[in-house]
Amino acid sequence: MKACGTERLKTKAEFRRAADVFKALSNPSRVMIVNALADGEHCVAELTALVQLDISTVSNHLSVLRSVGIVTDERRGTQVFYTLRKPCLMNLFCCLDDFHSNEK
Amino acid sequence: MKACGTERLKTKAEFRRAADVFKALSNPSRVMIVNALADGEHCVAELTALVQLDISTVSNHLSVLRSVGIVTDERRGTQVFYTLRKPCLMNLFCCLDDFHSNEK
DNA sequence: ATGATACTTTGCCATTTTGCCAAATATGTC
DNA sequence: GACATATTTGGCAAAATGGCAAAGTATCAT
Repeated sequence: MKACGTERLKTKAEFRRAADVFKALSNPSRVMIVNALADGEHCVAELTALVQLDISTVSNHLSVLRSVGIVTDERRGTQVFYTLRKPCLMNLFCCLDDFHSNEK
Repeated sequence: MKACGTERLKTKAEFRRAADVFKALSNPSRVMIVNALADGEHCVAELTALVQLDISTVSNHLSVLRSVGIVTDERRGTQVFYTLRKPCLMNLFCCLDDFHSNEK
């Protein structure tokens, strides 16, 4: 377990990889999904109801999140349940709260 | 001081705002810049040397970061120094480290 | 094996965004 | 005024985006 803030990125690949993770989070629907998963797993149908888009669209959003390791999926019967892989992601959201009070 | 992970986003505007912050971080050069600023302030020329792009390009990257509140600038003489506004951003980077060990 | 349910993948699309530079424009110093 | 530093603007080709519909896949029940 590393102490936070002590490690820095170094290689070009690391910068790109970090950027990719952020890019996966750069869409409101995907943020909404991640936010929902913070409370526990949800199946695709539930998430579809949440974001109010076509299920194929939601599935695509989920695959974006999965491709960078933000979520995992687990099939149970005909349903597929998605889970947040990293609790730390929520600290990150918490951190964002502070950004609201920005003028300038 | 709120406990992390207890607050959730709610409104459409909040989701969009969070997404915008992530989008600002979705570029390798900008991640590189933020990473550098974690060690302390730097002027534009220094950051330009770091990322090896035209100074106008770097200035644009900085304005993206500034527009979402990630950095602040302070003019001193002819130079402009940039600073990370939120230390919590580095925890966020730390969190990303764990993502490296992803297969699937 | 037929059908139903739940999800994924693919193809397609118009539109938007990106990332970069060069040139022009501040802004401050000497 | 000349110089140094940084920002803004305009332009551009290329890439990414976000959405849906249709077709495909997997699992279960009858």
